Amino acid sequence: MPVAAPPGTPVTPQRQRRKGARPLELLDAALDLFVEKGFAATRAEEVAQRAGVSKGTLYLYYPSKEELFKAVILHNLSSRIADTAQQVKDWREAMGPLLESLLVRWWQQTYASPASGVFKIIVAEVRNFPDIAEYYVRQVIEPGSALIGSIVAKGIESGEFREVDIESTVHSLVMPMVMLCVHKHGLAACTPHQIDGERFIAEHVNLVVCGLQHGASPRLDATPKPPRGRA
Amino acid sequence: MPVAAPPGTPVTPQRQRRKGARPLELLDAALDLFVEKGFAATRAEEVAQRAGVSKGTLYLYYPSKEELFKAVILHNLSSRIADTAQQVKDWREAMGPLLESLLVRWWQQTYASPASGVFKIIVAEVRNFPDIAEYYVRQVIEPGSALIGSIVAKGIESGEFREVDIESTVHSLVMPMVMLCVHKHGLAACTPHQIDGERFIAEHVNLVVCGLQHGASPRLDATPKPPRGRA
Amino acid sequence: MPVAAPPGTPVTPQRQRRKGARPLELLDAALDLFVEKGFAATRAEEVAQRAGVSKGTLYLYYPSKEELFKAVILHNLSSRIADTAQQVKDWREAMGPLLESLLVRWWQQTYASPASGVFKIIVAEVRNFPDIAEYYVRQVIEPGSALIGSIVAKGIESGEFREVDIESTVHSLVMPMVMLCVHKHGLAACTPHQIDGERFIAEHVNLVVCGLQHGASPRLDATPKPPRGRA
Amino acid sequence: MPVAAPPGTPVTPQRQRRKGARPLELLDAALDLFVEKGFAATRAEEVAQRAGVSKGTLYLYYPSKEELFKAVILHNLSSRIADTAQQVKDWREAMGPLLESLLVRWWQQTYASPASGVFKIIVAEVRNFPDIAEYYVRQVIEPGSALIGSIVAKGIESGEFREVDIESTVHSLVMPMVMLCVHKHGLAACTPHQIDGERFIAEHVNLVVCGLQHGASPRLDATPKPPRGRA
DNA sequence: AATGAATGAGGGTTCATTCAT
DNA sequence: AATGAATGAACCCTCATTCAT
Repeated sequence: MPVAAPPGTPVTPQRQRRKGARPLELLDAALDLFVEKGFAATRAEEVAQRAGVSKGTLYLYYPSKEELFKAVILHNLSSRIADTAQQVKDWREAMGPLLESLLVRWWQQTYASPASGVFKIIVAEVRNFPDIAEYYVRQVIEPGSALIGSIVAKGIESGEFREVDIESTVHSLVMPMVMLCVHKHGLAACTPHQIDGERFIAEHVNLVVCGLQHGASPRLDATPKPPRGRA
Repeated sequence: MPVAAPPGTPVTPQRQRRKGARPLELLDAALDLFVEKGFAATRAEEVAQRAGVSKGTLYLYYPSKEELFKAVILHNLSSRIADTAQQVKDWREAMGPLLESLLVRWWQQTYASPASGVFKIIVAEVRNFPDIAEYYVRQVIEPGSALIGSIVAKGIESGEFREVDIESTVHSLVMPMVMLCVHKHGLAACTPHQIDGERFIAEHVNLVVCGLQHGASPRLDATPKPPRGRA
Repeated sequence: MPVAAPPGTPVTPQRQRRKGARPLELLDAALDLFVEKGFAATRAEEVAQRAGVSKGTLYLYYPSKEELFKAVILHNLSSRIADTAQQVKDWREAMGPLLESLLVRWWQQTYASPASGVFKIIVAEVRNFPDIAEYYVRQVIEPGSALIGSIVAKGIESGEFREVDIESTVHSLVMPMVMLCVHKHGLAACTPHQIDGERFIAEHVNLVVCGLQHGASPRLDATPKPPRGRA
Repeated sequence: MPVAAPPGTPVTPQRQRRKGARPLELLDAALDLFVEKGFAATRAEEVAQRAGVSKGTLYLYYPSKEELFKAVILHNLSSRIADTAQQVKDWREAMGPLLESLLVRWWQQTYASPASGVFKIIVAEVRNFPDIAEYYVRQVIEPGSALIGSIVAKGIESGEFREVDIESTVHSLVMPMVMLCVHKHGLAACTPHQIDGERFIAEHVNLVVCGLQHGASPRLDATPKPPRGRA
């Protein structure tokens, strides 16, 4: 099909337009496929096809499937944590609404975008790519936890929140969100059994923030007794 | 498992003893490896080796790698939900402690066992095995949600809990637990960045159950305004 | 299943009965399967199963699949050629009827029996078993051809037959018979398109014997001209 | 076929030139090997090697060994029967010479070419490939028999031939030819015991056509009595 | 003598990667 | 820069053969 153009013929606009975009198109195609099928089960040629190029072209931009994989993750983990940290520092009002606002908005943006898929990828593949693990912890988990944790800490300091364990609380807040991203690209993708994410997250954050308030009776014993027989 | 016998030990009992145990040993080995590396990246021979047998023996018990995979998942998904449901029915006291007790104990048992790995497997591989998805929804998610949901519903009926959304609350309670299982076999396995699961879950369940109590001030608006600029 | 009988218990009659028959039962089963599927595509275990024994037992009697194969062929090629040769020597009447009688009877006996399958096996497998080829030529083809050839020669000598080429005539007589055996275990086994072997052979032998008679006009030129254009 | 190029020869034209020829080269290599060793005993890599390519390349053109096999048979079964049928229709002279001419020429062409091997393949493998059987019956046997049969029928109508059974006569004519093809790729390939095919076929056809003539005395009884004792 | 669990070499097939065009 | 034919290492699976029972 591709006929050799006579020398001097101007490059077709399509090709021109795409030139710079190629690497990103490959990244997008790869993200979709790695999320859907996993790294090992995704063939390099599939990625190329979905990006509309040939197998060889893929290797023009990425030296190996593994490098492509790392590029996909890194590209989709660019975080706006630093920005947000500044805003938090300047906030002078109650921490509860700030928490709710921050988390719900972060989640809304993330969940809708294809980048939500990286959480599934990371869950599925980190153990085969330890350097990805390190990068992810350093660049995402640690600053993110520090950010949320600092809000909770301020709330406790100011007397707005009960004296809960900060790390646990951060996890309580964040884990369902990440899990929902993971779920979106896992079970939710192959069963009609859906979750109303929008509502769930609002409810969840509210529930947890409520649990942080003084009004709620804190538990009486850390390890509750079993109802009766073995649970 | 197979400990080298001291020199001079007669070799006889091996084969007999093994005969019945082989399928389960293979299942265990396969679970470990599928959790660690994913289905596609695990070689059938590795599974056999880890179970202490040769490649061919694996195929004596499972007709293909894929059937082995399904057997692994199904075997580790046998849940004790039915047992628990009966205990719940008989419970006459407050729902809060019941919830805490049930969830914490379920999680303690699950998290510690290798079966916790199936959650990671399911997250990573369901989309390549839609029939597994269906089975998981039908046999695990639906009955599990119904069970927890019924407790929350009773708590609301009896006036013990606020009138929260039941489905969301179930997810709020359960997702961090599942996520912790997933985390254990994902990031946690390749980074020193650890979570104290024991404490976290106790705190988490307590936090959410607190959030269910009437004392906690319910949120004033469903979609909280952002602090300032974009989050 | 096989429970160890108490010492002194008489062997069960079934086992007794079979004892000596085992090797032959295996040979029969193997013949069927080699004919049906070919040597390479037949599994040793299938042979054992069809003979009603286990895989291991097969190797008790034949040291390898290849030896079993050779045994099958040799066992089914036992020829009565020597006997027949004597009868021919004593025959004093016309050769035509002798030919017809001999061939038709040989064919009737051979075609009906499972031994007809060896022709198919030999056709299909000789090139992988050159020693089989040598044996077959020496034990079957050469004496058989000599036998039939001697009858034709006598017929020519006595003036009963035209002076045809003896070797060619032998082939003309025999090949359709062998081909019919091959056909029976090849095409005929997997299509409704049947041949009435009984009648065909009678007609064929008669046709050829007729062709040997002086009455028939011998051909005028050895290489006949084509009808018109290229055939 | 691929001759080593003299040193210094540019390597360029290879790939281009090959592109189109590959499938046929593979088909030829496969024919040789399937004829020689049988389908099951031929390794895919051998076929590739004989065609001068690597194992992977084979799978570029044929999706599996079995598909390659079918392609080999179908490719070599394209017959010129239709052409010949027209020539027969126009023939106005005696049927005997037409028969001789047609058969001898068909056989000369077929026997010499590698395509003669398909008869051996079909004999050896049809039972494992029933759809090949059906195709072979429909495309080769039926039209071929119809063609030869029509000539015999005309000969009988015109009084040139005796009133023989048409189907049997067709088989008598054709079977030795097919058998000779089978023989060429079977026994003849691994023993010095050769047949002079050229002469044999000429003799055979003449013998049978002679047998069709009125001059020859038809047989007196269909099932001739045995000479003496058992044959 | 008989069994069938176990083995591991062998062969079909896939796919990441290369490279001539 | 782009292609896709070609390669061959790697992997799934089969099956002839062995051997403890």
